[in-house]
Amino acid sequence: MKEGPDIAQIGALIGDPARANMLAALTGGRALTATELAGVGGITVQTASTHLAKLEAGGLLAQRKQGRHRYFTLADEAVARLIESMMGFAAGRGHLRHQPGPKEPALRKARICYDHLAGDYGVRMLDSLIGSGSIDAVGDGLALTEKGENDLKCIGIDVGDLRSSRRPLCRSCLDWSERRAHLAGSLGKALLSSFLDKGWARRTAESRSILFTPEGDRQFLMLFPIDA
Amino acid sequence: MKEGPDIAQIGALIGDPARANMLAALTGGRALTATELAGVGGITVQTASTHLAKLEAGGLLAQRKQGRHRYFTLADEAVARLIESMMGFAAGRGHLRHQPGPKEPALRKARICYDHLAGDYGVRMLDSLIGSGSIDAVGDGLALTEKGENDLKCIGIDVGDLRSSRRPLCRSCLDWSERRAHLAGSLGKALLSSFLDKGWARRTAESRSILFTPEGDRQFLMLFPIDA
DNA sequence: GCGATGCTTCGGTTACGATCGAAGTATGAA
DNA sequence: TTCATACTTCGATCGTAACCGAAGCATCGC
Repeated sequence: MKEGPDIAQIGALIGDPARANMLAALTGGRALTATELAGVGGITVQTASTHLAKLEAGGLLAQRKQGRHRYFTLADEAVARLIESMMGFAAGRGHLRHQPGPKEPALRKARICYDHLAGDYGVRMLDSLIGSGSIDAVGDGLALTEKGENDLKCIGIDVGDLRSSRRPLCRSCLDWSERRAHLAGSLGKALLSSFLDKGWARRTAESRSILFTPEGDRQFLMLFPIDA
Repeated sequence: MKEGPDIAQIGALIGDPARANMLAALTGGRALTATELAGVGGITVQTASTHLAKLEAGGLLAQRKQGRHRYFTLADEAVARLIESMMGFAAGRGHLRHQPGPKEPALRKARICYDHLAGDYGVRMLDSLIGSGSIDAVGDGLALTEKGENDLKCIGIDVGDLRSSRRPLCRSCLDWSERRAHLAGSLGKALLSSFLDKGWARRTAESRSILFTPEGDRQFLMLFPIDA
């Protein structure tokens, strides 16, 4: 009774805790070396090496050699979406590994999800964009309006450039901490990039969390208000 | 570096071939007994029993006792979506278990996906609904139009009833065989139900495929034309 | 050239989980 | 009551894969 694609293979790949941790870390979008990934997996480099080879053979990871380093990333956005959707699912089931460490609050406030903003701030941004009529939410999909295109131009984002890529402009991505949608797609990426470029926020070295400066925080909240 | 929900646990649950086969079979929407599931998993009932217990403990399955039988179903639609999305992902990676058995063509033509129509016919139906202006595709989301609501009433589907449920009306679901979207959500369910009620098609006993009668086939193709 | 660093491969150990036979429990049928 | 069916639990076996120490490559800096 074997029908359809082989789900067990990728399930097994994700099913190992060390590998799952590595994949989750790579959802941060940043390319990591084998040694760094061994750290997040809590294992030695030898073991990590075999895990990484398996993940690559399974099509989940891509690597690029640079000098004596090997940088690993998720193979493409589809992998990131799969991981995030599994996180969303797991969070809904209460399969949490409650580890209320100090980083948790920062993660919930703002973090990177592959290449766009997630967490409370990510959800707030999308809500605000929808509230102001910049984005239409139809069904479970998102579409940029003309007004939205103009507004974005004012803050230095040229949507025309983004459209030329094959990647969808707007995509909703389920946030595992907030359990609501935030904005992904090339527009989501562009927005986060602009915040970083402007110096409103910066990425942290070891975590997926994004730290806003006091000034950046102010600007962000002003730019994306929520009607109470 | 443990952050976020525990993805490894559900990955491991899906990662066993026997369990994956059972889950895939249950994506057919039909409740199956432990013995039947042992069959699809290719294992004895004892082994199946422990697998099923694990899946239930993990929140993926629900069971209901009926006499001396135990009927298992997926816990809810979220599980079905997770499985289907993993299938779509796996299909995209070429992780196919090529088993070109006789049932394959029937499965590709029309099959059930949790509770709605998938396969070539499922994709065709959505394409046709979009083409005729009954459904708006915005971004990656779907929305029923007024015209669509009227058209559906003509074939005996009252959208008002469907709206009352908390479940989304339209949802797009990636089809692993066609690699394109088909219609899920309560509307997708209602449409398939109506085909079955009308006697246009029937479900098969052992497989997920849906068999159209010659007359049903004619009616279906007429109702959902494709502009070439 | 040399040593240091980053990573992979090899070999051997270990532990976990998938598996099934056999026995035990529950429900239904006769 | 007795037997049959559907399923679970127990116990034991077995295979696989995760793991790490040690050794082997490759690349960099000097």
